[in-house]
Amino acid sequence: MTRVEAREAAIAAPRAAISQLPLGQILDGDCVERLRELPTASVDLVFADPPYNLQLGGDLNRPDGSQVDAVTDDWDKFASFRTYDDFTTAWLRECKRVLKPDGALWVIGSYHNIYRVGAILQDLGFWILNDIVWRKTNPMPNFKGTRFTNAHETLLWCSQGEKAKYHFNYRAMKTLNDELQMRSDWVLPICSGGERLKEGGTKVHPTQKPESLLYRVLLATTERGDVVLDPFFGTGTTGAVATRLGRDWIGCEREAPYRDAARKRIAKELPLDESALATMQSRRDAPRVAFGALVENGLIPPGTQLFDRKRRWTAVVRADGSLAYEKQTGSIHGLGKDLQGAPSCNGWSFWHYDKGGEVVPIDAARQMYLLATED
Amino acid sequence: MTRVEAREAAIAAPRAAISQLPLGQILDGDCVERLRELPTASVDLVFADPPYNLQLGGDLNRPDGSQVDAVTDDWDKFASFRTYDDFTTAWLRECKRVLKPDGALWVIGSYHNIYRVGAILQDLGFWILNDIVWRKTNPMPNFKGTRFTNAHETLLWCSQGEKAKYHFNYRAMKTLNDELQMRSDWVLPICSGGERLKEGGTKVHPTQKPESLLYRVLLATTERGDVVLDPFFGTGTTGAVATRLGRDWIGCEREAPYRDAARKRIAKELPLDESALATMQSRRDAPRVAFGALVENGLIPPGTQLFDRKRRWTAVVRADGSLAYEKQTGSIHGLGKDLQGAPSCNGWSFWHYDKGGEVVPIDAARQMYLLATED
DNA sequence: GAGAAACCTGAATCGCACG
DNA sequence: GCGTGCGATTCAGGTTTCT
Repeated sequence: MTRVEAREAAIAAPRAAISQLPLGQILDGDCVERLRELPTASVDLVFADPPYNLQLGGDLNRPDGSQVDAVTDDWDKFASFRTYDDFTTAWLRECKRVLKPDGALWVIGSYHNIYRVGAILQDLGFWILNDIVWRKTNPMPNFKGTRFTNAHETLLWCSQGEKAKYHFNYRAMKTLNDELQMRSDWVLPICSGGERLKEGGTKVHPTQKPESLLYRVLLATTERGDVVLDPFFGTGTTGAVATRLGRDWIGCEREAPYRDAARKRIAKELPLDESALATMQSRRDAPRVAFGALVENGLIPPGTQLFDRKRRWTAVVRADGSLAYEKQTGSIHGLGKDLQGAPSCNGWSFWHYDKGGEVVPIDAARQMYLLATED
Repeated sequence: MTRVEAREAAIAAPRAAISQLPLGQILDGDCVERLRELPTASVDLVFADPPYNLQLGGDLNRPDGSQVDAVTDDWDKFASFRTYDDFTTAWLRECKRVLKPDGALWVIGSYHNIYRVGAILQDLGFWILNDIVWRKTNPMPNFKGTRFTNAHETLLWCSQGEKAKYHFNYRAMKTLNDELQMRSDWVLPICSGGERLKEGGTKVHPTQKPESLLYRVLLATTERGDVVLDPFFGTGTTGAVATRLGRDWIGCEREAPYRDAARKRIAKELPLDESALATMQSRRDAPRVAFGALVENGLIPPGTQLFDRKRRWTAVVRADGSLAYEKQTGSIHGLGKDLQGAPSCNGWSFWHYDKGGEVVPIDAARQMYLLATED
């Protein structure tokens, strides 16, 4: 069963395992405490937008809830980095426990905190897959002209470890980016206009993230039915986009006004249609077809001549689906590899045949076979 | 006396203090040991391009079967994060000592190492002023389709501490960026073509940085006569650009072949003219270079055809400095934006023209204009 | 000789199921 | 846990070769 099939089965079947999870709920209180109550290896993705820094305000508390003092001298500065590091270590450690072995973590931050977060998550065993730069189209200018305009934020995307599996919807990202590989720099506007939640004319949350950012994150690294955990839920951008994309979610948020705003907001969200949610699937996830099946089936009968694009070699198809070129024989992949002296070869794109006067890769026959045999 | 005046006085006067410095020399050996021999508080800027600790696995082949020439040098191998952190702490600590109180530090890295470097330099008391993203126009793709294309590197710019002074040529940056504040994301190509040092067809150094990157760093954060220290000198990009811009430099490099290549390279560099360097000073009254000025000047006469790099659109320059493409008209920025359907467009780099058979961005004409019109 | 096409390469943490 | 074998996978820019 491929991962995609497993996920589809999980969607259809009664969810015994995840039924214990508080899906679609915003947990109240300190996120480290709330995370401790969640089962180990139970969520597919964590998206975290933690407090950015100690210097910027009194919204940072120590893990025990006490307030961090304002910092002035060097000793306090060290102490405050230490405090921030302790806090970061605590919530990252719980996230790592709650994540499935093939789950992934996203964290967003700015230069104030992201270097501390990055070093700590590496120390905890997370493996950085990419750092992503969110390049803002409309950043706040530097009014005093003292530095470069701070025009980006950074996201870290990590697996559970160096050897851990993870999920990446390569084809969906490439399709989204006009058939070029999606790069590590994403150009997106900040959250403003109608999307920005306001209460009596003032913004509800100081750092509300744009939905487009979460959209790309969730589309790239989750499947339908996956469970997304956001330990710093705020006004629920993660929950809103997850709902729209047919993903389940769990949030943690200490502040009641944020929770209220998030609940109201998410209540308005409807999942997209079945058809709209379908994404370009990777060829890696497509069912495998043995070349021999095409031979048996008569799509490429024994005796057919196959050749590479430049017609350097012409091989003959044998009854068992193997190829023969002079004294050499092998599978479509193996013979292609040997003839080229290459480290590997995809026979489906390497070998061609004459299909009514037109030269096409044998992959075309595979596609026809797939269309004919799909249920 | 302003800082600039003080520096100019220092240039004119016998340099008692800095005469002890090995200016224009490449020190041989371990950079931490060599840095220990330099006087405290003696250099204005450190630019450091340390080993990235890439931790690469086996061989990597492109889809066409060719092999990627990876960074396998011993100098990039570290036993563990701990070892790398110790190394990083040692060289950063010496750099901090050698830097003047109002000096600044730049470090470049990738996600493999930059989070460790960033956390350590904060722990040492450095104060991050900006993190800068170098967005590569031509990065290496992700050949296996397993992640996002790793299309950027990160630079950290730091002062000696939270309250420390530092130097920033705000006007020069704004002028260079078409009268918009220079942002924290810099779009520059990688080092290739004629700029890339080669010996017998193979590259001399696996990670040579583009001169445009150092040009911007030095222009933004140093003045003429400043001393720039590069503890990982490599093939001397820092020394070459510093020489051109009339800055002094000191390098450290362990590998003899890199030192030799750097000496040869820098020997060819000449400082720019007095007058050319003068334009790079901060000038409150720096005139905006309107595209129209180039038109009336004759550098790009009315009727000239401008096109984007891929020649998807060809527009005509009108007498007032606006562009016309079919029925659409606008400024170089506005029309470029509209045609691409993009949120913004830097017309200076988007539009090209034929300059005696060579296709160059119109920004080249702006540079010529700046040289020609300075006083 | 000019234009087109092929070729080469860059700081890269680059697969996965099955036996 | 590890070896084996199927078979998926690239963008921009500069340089060389071919027509």
